[in-house]
Amino acid sequence: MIHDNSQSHHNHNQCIKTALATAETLCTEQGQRLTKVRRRALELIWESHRPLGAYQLLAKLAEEGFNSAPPTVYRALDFLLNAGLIHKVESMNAYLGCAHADKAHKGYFLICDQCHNVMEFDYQDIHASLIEKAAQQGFELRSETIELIGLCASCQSAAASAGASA
Amino acid sequence: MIHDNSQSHHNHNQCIKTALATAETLCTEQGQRLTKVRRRALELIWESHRPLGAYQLLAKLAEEGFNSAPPTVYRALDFLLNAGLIHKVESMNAYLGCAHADKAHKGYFLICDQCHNVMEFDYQDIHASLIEKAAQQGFELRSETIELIGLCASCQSAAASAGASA
DNA sequence: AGAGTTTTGTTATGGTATAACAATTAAAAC
DNA sequence: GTTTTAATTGTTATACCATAACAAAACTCT
Ligand SMILES: [Zn+2]
Ligand SMILES: [Zn+2]
Ligand SMILES: [Zn+2]
Ligand SMILES: [Zn+2]
Repeated sequence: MIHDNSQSHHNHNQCIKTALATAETLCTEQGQRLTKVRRRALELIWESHRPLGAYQLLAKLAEEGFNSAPPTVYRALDFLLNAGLIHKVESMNAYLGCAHADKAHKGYFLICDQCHNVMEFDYQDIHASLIEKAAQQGFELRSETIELIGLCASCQSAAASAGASA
Repeated sequence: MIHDNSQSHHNHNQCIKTALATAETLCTEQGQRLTKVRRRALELIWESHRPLGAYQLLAKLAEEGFNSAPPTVYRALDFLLNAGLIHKVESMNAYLGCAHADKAHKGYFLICDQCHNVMEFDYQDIHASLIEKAAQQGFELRSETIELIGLCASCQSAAASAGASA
């Protein structure tokens, strides 16, 4: 596992702080500009481990005085996606901060359909199997969308105790 | 591999014919009604191995005299999805016929980003790894979105010969 | 035929994303 | 440090994806 976002009792301020620091470093190294709106978008996405929709993000930015037209948010998202600082969760049309942006990778996600928290998981072995699978069909793999939907541990226990008391 | 949709030289009429026959059988068995618009939607989706967008499908249906409001097509799509006769490709917001609708499964896809053909591949071993991975996080898996993007064999050779001649 | 159920028609609206071009701001060149 | 150039942001408009809500029609079962 790459990043423990157990969602219940972790120091989430630390998540944000680390992510922002990494973003700074990466952008500086690569001569990319982490402008105000881009930085703030990243912070807002990192406010939780729930993926954030583009228009939700746009609303938050607008509240803070940023321009409120869609291109504002989609440009920021494009930048952050290209920089590897966030991922798009395709099955939710929403965006999630990446906790290990320093390593090039595609996000592999566990999505809880109860609490909507999403955690990213490590995948080297699955990645290898997928490349092989694809190669068997003569297919040259470039990118992956791996999204697993289900119940996270804490929602399972919540459901269990609710069931017991009912 | 479950279904060879090599896209270049296979008998695609056979694909459609088989898919429609399977659809008939399944619907009859389960007391589901494959109405005109549902059947025609399925045929139109099966016209190629490229996923079809809801509004593309709607336009085709409208040309043929079906009602042209969005609910028409989304209802047909819902029916076909629930019946397991088609899959949704999340990363494309588009719909694809399933060639083995008789077995309950989630679609695992290889998507060519050159020609946009999509083929479904078998996944039992990957599926098992994913369940295990999820379980390691205390996660109970319910559903999966697995979409691999890259270059199919024929687009690779096309690119290779183009490169050689240039 | 009548009652109940499923399917379809219709209108309206909400949510996601991009095109195109102008204005501004930051960086690079001189 | 002013000019030139490139990157970013502002603005308007539009395209594409999907669902809510309620009315009408068609089918099923008795
Ligand atoms: Zn956190
Ligand atoms: Zn990541
Ligand atoms: Zn075919
Ligand atoms: Zn399938």
